[in-house]
Amino acid sequence: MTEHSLTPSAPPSRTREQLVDAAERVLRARGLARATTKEIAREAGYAEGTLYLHFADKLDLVRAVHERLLPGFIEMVSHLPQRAGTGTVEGNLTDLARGALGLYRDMLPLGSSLFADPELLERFRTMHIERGGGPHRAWEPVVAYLRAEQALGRVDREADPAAATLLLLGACQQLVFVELMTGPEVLPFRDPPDPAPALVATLLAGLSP
Amino acid sequence: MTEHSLTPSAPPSRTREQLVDAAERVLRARGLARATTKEIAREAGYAEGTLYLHFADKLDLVRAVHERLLPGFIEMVSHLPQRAGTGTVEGNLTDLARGALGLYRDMLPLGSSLFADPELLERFRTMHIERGGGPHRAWEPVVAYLRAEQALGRVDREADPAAATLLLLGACQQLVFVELMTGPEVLPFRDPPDPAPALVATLLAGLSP
Amino acid sequence: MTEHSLTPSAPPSRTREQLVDAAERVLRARGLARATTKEIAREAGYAEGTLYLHFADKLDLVRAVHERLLPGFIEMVSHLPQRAGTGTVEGNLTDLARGALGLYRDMLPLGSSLFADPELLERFRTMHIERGGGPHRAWEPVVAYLRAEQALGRVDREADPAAATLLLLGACQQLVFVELMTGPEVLPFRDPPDPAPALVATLLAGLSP
Amino acid sequence: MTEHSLTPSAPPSRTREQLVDAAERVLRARGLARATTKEIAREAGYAEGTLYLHFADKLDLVRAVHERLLPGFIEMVSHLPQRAGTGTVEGNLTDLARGALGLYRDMLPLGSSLFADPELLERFRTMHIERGGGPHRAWEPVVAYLRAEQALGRVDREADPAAATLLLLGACQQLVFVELMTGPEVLPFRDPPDPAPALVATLLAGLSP
DNA sequence: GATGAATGAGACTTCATTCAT
DNA sequence: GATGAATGAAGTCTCATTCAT
Repeated sequence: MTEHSLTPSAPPSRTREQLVDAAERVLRARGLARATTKEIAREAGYAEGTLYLHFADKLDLVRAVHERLLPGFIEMVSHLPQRAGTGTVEGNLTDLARGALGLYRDMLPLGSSLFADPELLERFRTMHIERGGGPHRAWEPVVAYLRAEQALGRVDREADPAAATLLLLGACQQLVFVELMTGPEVLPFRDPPDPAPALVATLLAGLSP
Repeated sequence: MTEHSLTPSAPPSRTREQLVDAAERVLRARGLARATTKEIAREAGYAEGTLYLHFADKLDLVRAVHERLLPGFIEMVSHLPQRAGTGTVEGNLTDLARGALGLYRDMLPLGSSLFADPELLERFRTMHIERGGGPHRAWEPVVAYLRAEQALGRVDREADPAAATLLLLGACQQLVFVELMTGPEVLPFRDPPDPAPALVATLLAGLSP
Repeated sequence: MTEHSLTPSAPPSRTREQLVDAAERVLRARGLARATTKEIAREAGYAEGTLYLHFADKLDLVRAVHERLLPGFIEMVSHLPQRAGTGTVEGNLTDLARGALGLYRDMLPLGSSLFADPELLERFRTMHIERGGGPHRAWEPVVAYLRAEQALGRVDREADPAAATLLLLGACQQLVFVELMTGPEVLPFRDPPDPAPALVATLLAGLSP
Repeated sequence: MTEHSLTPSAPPSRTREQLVDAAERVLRARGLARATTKEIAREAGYAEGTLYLHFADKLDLVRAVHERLLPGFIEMVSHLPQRAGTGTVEGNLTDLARGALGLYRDMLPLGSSLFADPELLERFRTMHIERGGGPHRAWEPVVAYLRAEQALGRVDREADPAAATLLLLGACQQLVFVELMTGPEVLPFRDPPDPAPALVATLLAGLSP
């Protein structure tokens, strides 16, 4: 059960946590480009200089915010393999899709912001590779779940679990991406408003006649 | 053939185009957060002030870059419906997936950058809604293609074309997202290195036993 | 006559000169440690940002101030060799000493400030070595003058011109150093208040009985 | 024998001495402009706050460093008068010059730094005047030595001891000043590398033919 | 006496934007 | 239309100093 845990990168501290909390709130509210150290410090209830007692610089603080996001992301699906053989495959995958939609709505703006700053992205990438994190970690439990269902005969043994995982999670991510970028008006699956069942049904049945 | 066209938002001009070109190059090279008007102007071969003769402000120029990106994106798939009934469905969708992977690699960094600046994203969103653009426009030709294949009996008539489109394009987008964020080391489908066939095969066959 | 000239390091410009002027005034008034870019810009009548259109950073501006000091320093003694054979040796050297005292009073605070910032001193040293400047350039004309007087028989042909130059100019520099550091109360030669005659007389006569 | 002693300005204490030691090391290594209280405290092995239990502020600590430098400086020459009549005048003065060169190399960077901060220099000056210190105190033993040699007939009774002292020590100081500022490449007396004999010989013989 | 987290004024620097030429 | 020097607000970061423990 500790196979998904990550090694922490800095000693925790009350103040440090409050600063990361505040930074996350400000990043969500203002965006990476408009989040200032001044506002983050004020939001946390500390002086601006305090920020630099706990983080090397602003990027280091932003990195800490992202670092903290990952466990929640991975945990979303970490309990999925245990559900193999319980309920229905369709139900389990629909729950997964709904959870993924919620998480992507929460994290896509923060995660995507990194692309605005290649220098920050590079730090982030280095951290991930060295410390075993990264958004791809969310795939593993889903693949494990599908393999378990294949062993139980509830999923086609010829199917490719990695591809199926990518299809389902990718659909959720893209739906959220478009929703956040263009607005919800343009989305399909607005009536009924829950796209999860249609995605899962299509994935299960396939397109071949 | 004009059903996918967008109305231009400003009269074209040689200088204007050069500035947008330069801005795109600088945005790709430095990222939204580090692209300065000085560098864009220098890259274009004009003085900094010239920029403000053609654009209201920097955000307007960035918006123009993004605006110009969309047609290429939409065009990627605009010829797909004509291929209905030709070749194989598997071959056509594999070509689609390969094209999508290339396009996402090209555009995801630029597109995702918008999340770093909610104000810019808001301008962008307004523009899209008013002018009929947006990344979702890429879905339409794929859905149209699948409907045509359904009519030809080469795709299951019970299948949901919108869901299938989202599954395939979403898988491609997420693959690129993770590749750009974490590096290609973590990706599945590295041997063989082309993920398109496995995604299409899985989508066609479905997961049900 | 151009043998003492230095190559300029940057194209001149009205604004640039005004900024260097202002920087020199502020450095004299506040000292290197308390001279701020804000005050320098205000003193020059420009906005703070303007400073960075003309200089890479604050150190670069300070360097420009020092660079401009050197020619004046060197020029002080550059006409001395022509006086060989005219007037008396004692009179010529006394004039030299008086001029040196004045120049050291002007420049020692600025020059000595460099020792407070090894990084700046290093930039300064590099510049000097590469561009042929440096306080030692003031020695050359004095040595040339003494050699000329030796040729004329008005100075002992066995004397060491370099050593004599160093003795006389060094005495002037130290006198000013102590005056600026401790105050004029502690100086010898306060009655009469001109130390030049005594220094020159002692240098000419020597200590040997 | 107490005529050269200075009254201490604060009660000594083990911690205080350690802080002054550390401050001197950091000032030498980083320069006045870049010596921070944080680094000084760390170098001393104390917390930053401790510094303020022993000194009014940072300038007070720097002042203490300089205050401690003076006795060493004065002591350099304090035993010189006793050597009157022993050895040769030339040998005694050469020893003096060599000692002065070493001391100036050690102290000029620290002493000159004061010119970067007029406020600090003012505190320093006040202290000197009130407490009888200052770099001019080094002159006294040299003048006393020369007077003694005059009484012994080994130095010309018409010579001006104060002027001779200034010539010799000033030459040493200027040599070090130029060496530290511009680098040793520009110095005369590089072959042989010891300038002391030439300076003393010239001072003894004088320039008159 | 010692600590060290916290402070906050202020330093340097950047950069989108303007405007006289 | 084009220029580019000038602007100045705003940003990040530093560091001497304080104070509750």
